[in-house]
Amino acid sequence: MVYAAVTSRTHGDFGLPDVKAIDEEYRKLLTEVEGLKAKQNAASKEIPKIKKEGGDASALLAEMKALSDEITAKNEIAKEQESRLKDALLNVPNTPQDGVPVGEDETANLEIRKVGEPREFDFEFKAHWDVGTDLDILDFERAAKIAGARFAVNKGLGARLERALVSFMLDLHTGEHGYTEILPPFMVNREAMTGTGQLPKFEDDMFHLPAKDFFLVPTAEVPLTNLLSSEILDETQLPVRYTAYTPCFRKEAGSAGRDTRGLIRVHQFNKVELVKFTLPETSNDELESLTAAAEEVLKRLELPYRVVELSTGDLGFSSSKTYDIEVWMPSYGRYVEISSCSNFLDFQARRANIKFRRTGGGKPEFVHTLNGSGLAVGRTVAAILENYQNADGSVTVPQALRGYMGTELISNS
RNA sequence: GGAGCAGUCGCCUAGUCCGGCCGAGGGCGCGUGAUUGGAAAUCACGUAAACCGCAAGGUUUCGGAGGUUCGAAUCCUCUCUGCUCCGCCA
Repeated sequence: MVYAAVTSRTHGDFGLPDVKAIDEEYRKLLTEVEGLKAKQNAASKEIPKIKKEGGDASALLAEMKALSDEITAKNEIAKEQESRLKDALLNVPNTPQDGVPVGEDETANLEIRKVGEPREFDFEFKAHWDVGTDLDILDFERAAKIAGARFAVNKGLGARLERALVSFMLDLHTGEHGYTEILPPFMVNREAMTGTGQLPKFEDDMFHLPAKDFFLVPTAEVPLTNLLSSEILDETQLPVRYTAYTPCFRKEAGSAGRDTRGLIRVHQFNKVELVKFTLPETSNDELESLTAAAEEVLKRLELPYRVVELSTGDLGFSSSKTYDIEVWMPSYGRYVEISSCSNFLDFQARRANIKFRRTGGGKPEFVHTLNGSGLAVGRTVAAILENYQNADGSVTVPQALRGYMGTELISNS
């Protein structure tokens, strides 16, 4: 059943039967090699004894030389098998939880709730790229000059709006939702990328820096989650909540022709991320509160949005359950993703080796990890420019941001 | 970027020159017990993780990866990280 659910996803055939065969073969080899090593270890204890008693160990030494060669040969085969197993395993996606809507793609997603009403305009509204360009707070042409397509330059109150949103979001999550603010590196190594599931499958989606074999972070999820890799936490520490602002860098390789204008799909955008490490038994509740924390940003900005649960076909590679928060975007005439909140169960914890020990003691167990955007800042700017635009081309600053912006209105005058 | 030094069991550290008695000693911390009216102090014992196995047990790990050897914490090579000095630099 589970297998059927997994294979119904768009990730297609990842060869689970193969994995099983490789695994069995590997275990067989491992047992064999370990038996030989046990023999070798025993003999290694005999040799010094014989020598000490003045005996002749040469016969045993010769025997051990042969054994050593055999071990080397068999071990090599076992290692090859192990790396084949690991490669195969790294390409197996997470399993959707029971209750996740089953379907081929986003058309099977389930609307969970809708908050606020899309605004009715009594004038001809503009798309955010026009609002921003006309106010001289966004500049896509000059961005293209210095970088290329799919980049934006923010200017004046446009730059300040981006900064205001970052501060507003971080203040909300640290002050009211109990998250600890982190400012991580914006480049990470291969290991970190593998820990959260971006590698090995999605290397082509990311910017790579060959000089040091680093990757520009596609999301703060990567540095934040891997912050605790290979650690064993105390149960009392859980849940750990981290939030961070980072720019995010994405190649958008497969999206040629889509969302070509504006701030919706760019190579570099700012995002405030929420990450949680939780007990296995509470992770789904924690997903609800994490999603609520992200929604709170939109509520305070008074932007209309809805929450949808992704179907099995739309679910990301590493996730077991995901809520997307979508904000109303007048120029698109529909809701557009502004946050994605996922429960990864122990999928990332296994890859990144993040464990906890229960207070009573016992063996370390894997934590559950979750994350969500809280929120994508560029898209929030787009939503504000569109939803808060006035007939004269100015933009009213949302109440919640006025302290950060130092003004109530963005206008040309 | 150049030169030098260093990375050991939660933390600090012994061991590395002279390979086997070291999966590894000591201290701190922590746990259990003794002592105590209770505590402190003291004493005793215990105190890493992963994998294979029903179990008994076995295997692996002394930053990481290779190599030499019957055998590597210890010798060799590469690499990563930290510190000091020099160069450069916000």
